[in-house]
Amino acid sequence: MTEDPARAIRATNVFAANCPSRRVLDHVTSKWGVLVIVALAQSPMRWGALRRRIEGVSEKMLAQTLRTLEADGFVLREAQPTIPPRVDYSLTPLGRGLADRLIPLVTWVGNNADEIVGAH
Amino acid sequence: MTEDPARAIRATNVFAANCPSRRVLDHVTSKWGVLVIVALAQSPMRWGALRRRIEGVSEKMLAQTLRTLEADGFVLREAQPTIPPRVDYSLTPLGRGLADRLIPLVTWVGNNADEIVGAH
DNA sequence: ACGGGTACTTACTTTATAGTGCGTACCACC
DNA sequence: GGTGGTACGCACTATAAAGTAAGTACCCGT
Repeated sequence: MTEDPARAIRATNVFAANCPSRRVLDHVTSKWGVLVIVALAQSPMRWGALRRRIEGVSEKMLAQTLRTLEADGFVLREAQPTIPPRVDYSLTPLGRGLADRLIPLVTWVGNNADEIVGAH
Repeated sequence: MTEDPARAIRATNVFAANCPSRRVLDHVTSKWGVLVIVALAQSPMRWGALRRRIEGVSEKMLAQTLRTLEADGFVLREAQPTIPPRVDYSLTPLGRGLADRLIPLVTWVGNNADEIVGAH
């Protein structure tokens, strides 16, 4: 599991148009996808908690994002057949691997956002 | 410049709707933005080289992405007033900081893309 | 005089993404 | 028996992003 940048990037070429990594990258870096992954990295959450945590997300977008991330194998969905319904979301091991790379990025953006926006 | 995930994320809240980090995150994780940053991290490049490197990008999208990244202070644009025109693009120190967080992510996606797509 | 190279811009069209509002199922509580 | 809570699905509309195609400017070599 070596991750030397130069070598690894050459191994599966993200720059190639038809490389599957392109599609995955789009899912991973989608507007709400990033926030969902980071939120679930902090702790597993129910639907409603996610909705409240991620300000501004509509129900439709949250559902859609969760379905995509579940299909990609990043998120685990566990529905309890109780009334009222209760659905728990958490990260899979794969999702945790992704979160490990996403959190430094989001953290960095958070720390530097003021400087960046101020540049305009 | 501590980067303990839990603390740092709480410091500037990406989950807040009106936080400037939201806009920056959108630029940073845009479809072509990621590829431009990673490409320039490997070496500074001219317009034409970038266009050839990043397969599938249209001239319009490349120009637009570069303008956004330049405005955000990630990319430096140096135009030589020669004929034919020659424009060199490179990362600023800020851009290099971003690339340091982006490359592990892209590398990881590249290494795991097959597994992820295979999951469907 | 014509074609080629470079780095774009602009106008137009298509596609993707996102928002809005309404419906559903079931039960518990008042 | 009406209201509220949970976790959605669906249809429709609006907006934003992206693709397509063509045009521009300048000079150089043939």
